[in-house]
Amino acid sequence: MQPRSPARNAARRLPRDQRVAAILLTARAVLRERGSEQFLTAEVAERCGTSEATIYKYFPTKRDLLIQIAESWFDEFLAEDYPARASGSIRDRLYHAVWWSLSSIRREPALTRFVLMELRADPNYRSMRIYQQNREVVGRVMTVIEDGRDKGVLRADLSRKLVRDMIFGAIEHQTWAYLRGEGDFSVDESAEQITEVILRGISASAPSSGSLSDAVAMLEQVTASLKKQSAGES
Amino acid sequence: MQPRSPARNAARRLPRDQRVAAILLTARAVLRERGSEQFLTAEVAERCGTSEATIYKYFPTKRDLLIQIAESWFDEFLAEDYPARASGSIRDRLYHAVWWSLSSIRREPALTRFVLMELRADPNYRSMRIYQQNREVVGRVMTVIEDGRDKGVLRADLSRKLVRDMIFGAIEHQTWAYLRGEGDFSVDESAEQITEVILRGISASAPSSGSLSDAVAMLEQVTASLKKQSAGES
Amino acid sequence: MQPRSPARNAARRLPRDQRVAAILLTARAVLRERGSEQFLTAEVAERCGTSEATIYKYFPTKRDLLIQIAESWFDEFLAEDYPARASGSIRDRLYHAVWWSLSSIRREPALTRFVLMELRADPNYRSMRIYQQNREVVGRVMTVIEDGRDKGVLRADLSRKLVRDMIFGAIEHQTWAYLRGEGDFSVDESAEQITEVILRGISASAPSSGSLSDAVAMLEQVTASLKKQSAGES
Amino acid sequence: MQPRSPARNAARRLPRDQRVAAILLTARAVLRERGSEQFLTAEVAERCGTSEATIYKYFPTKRDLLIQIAESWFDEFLAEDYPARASGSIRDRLYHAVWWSLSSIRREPALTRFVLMELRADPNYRSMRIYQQNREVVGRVMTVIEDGRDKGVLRADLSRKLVRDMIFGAIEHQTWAYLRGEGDFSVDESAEQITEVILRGISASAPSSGSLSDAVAMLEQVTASLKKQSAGES
DNA sequence: CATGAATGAGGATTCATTCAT
DNA sequence: CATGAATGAATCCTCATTCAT
Repeated sequence: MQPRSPARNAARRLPRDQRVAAILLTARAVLRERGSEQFLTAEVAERCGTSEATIYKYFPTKRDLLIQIAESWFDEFLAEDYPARASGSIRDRLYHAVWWSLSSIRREPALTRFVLMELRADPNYRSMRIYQQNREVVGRVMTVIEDGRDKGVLRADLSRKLVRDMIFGAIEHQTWAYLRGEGDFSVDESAEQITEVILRGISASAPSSGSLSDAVAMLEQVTASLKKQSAGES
Repeated sequence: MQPRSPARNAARRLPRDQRVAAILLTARAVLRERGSEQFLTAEVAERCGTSEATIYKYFPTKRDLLIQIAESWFDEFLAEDYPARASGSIRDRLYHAVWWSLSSIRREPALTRFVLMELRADPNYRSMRIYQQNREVVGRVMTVIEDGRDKGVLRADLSRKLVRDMIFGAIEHQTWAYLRGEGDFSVDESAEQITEVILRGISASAPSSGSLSDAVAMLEQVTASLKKQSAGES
Repeated sequence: MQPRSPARNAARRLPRDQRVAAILLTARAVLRERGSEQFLTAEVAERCGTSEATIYKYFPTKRDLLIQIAESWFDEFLAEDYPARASGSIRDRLYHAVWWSLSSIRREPALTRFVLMELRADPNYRSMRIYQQNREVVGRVMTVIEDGRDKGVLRADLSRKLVRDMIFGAIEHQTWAYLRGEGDFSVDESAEQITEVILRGISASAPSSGSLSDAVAMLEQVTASLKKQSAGES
Repeated sequence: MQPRSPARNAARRLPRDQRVAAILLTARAVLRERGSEQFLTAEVAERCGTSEATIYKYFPTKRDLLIQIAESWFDEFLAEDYPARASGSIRDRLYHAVWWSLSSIRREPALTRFVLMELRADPNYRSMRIYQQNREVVGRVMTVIEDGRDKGVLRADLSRKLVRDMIFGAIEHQTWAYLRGEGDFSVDESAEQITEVILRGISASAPSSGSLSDAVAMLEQVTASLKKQSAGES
């Protein structure tokens, strides 16, 4: 009997795309705040100002919604400018790629965790779009490593997988800690240090000038003199 | 009226400790196989040959049970002989500590995952026994790092936290992949490579010939000659 | 702004009758394939290329739509030529009527099932058009029976209802089995056998004591006397 | 705080078997009154004085419950004394078997309908216990037919399947009509008439020689002569 | 005439937890 | 000590139907 205010109606009736976007946005927030396990369609509906039925009109399944949240987010930050430098020192390029991964992930730690810890376990993960998206992210870092190997600047005697696990293990470990509220961290600094450890390790022997080659050069000198010395003695 | 066989009774009526142990053991298997999300008290009861009510007699809450599972497991492997070498090269000691963490975790990836990804997020985590237990594990590795720093063998310009995150990030990343069934990995090799990267990084050693072994070979010669020399001088 | 192709428009905007017909046709297919329980208005709309709202424009209720599907189908096959033979032997006419029912029903077993098992249970069934239509179908068979009775060729000591139930019970039973995919059946043969059993039963021979044989005996006597009589007269 | 009356408690806590029986009984009533489609677990729970959860404790699925209702009912009446007479005339034995089927089915038309129209359509029907139970029922009738054939008392030129379909088609048709409230019927009479039609058909004559056409031919002759005669008399 | 958008009212199933015996 | 019985409170998902445009 009582006609609803047009304003209310205007808010209620949205074109498909906007509604989908609105749901996705709200759902992303819910996923961020609750995690996938406590993610309730009812809460999304309420916070979104719609009914659960409407959500199910656009997303066949709760899981599908979750996946699309992740995908849309990956879409977003994969679409951001990523000035993939093909030139510059390996160190610069690696730092840059690590920095970018770290900062992307840090922006949505909960979503990332969902993708990396739950979706990745899905039997169908490999056939999801998110799989390709994730490959893209990892690829940006690994391309640098690959290049370095090709140029002989990086060692090729360590398994790529291990190197990858160390870099992303570190990135994720940092992020989860942040997610757990164990304190913030500086993306710059973290990327810097990860790069450093990956490239140079933490041994103190690294000589002032920089690379290992210096040390080797010294060693060669020492060895040579010792040889001479011992030759003269005999 | 019909007396049950004593054997049956014996199995049914257990002293508190044995019952608790039995439940814990079964529950651990369930947690391992199902993960904490699919962990059902009903399944534990059934596989354990008791009733859910009995479980609730000893464990006030499903969560408490889960926590105790984790704690009892940590107890177990923390109790194992860990020949914490205070001597030996930093490399050896670090390798040893990493190897030990990796192999412990790999033995029960699902339990570890539960501890590291779920319990760690609990607001009360810091006041749980498992927190101390986990610190102990991490400590075994970090002690080596600390020592190295003290002796000036390791760089002190990188944040301890970062180093810790890289080591355990790598360890966990490896383990999760294994847990997801993405293929097994060699604990030895993995520990070796993690140690290597952490200590030396992945920059090419730049010795003309190439591999690090060359440098090592040279070093050995030098060392040997020097020993002879000093022996001769005395 | 962008004008749609006229063809598209033509397809979209249909005169009432055509739209109704289109919906009815599609809906019939859906009813056939899914059964009334799995009959979804959404599927009809989609397969029909319209919206559910349009369907509700023409059919106040899902049930109304279902009813009209049934009615339109009955209309169709009741409109087919049915050469109701008023002459010929009762056997021929009965066979013919049974054959016709059987083949009509077999053409749309799912629709028939809906009518006979679900609509028939509706409290308002008797006031539906489909009720009259169904009576027509049954009537075509029962007319033959009635005729046979009138002519004294068929026994009148068995309840009409029972005879009707046997004939249509057999027809429907055959059809449901077919609908369940329990194998096809020959309409010809089935009609033949139903006719046979209805008319003659399955006894191998008319027993002496039985009533029929008495009648036959009498008939033979009568015939004989008449023959004599007529022979004597000529 | 307020202790519940023991009476209430006594009613609430039942041994497993009794609870299962109670649920089954209530559920049977609900199935009878509502049909399987409107069968709500909630209604069963309420009328049974328990919760839905309790029902699901004993019956894994709504469908399982439905199936068990049917099975337990079949069990019941298959357990009743069925004096399967191996002697006596075929007519007596057939009448007896038909009568028994008819009266069993008539006692629970809704349940029967569920079994015969819905379960029978289930892909797994053949592997259900109810399938065997139903075979038993049908078998009791078909055994008589088979016997009659063996003894040469019944024709063997008609397909068994057809005969079966006619008998049970008739039985079911009668029963559905009754279920729809189209009026009661006398089991005795119905069984009598079904037996009669099946055995002897509805033709008014069955001449010793064989086919009905002979009798018809004679009748036509008689009729013709009489017509002539009456014409000649006028 | 046509429909995109929206939803109310379910409805089956799950599971940790309680408690009388 | 042990447990059989019971359930409250969710939670995902469905679908016929309405209505503003």
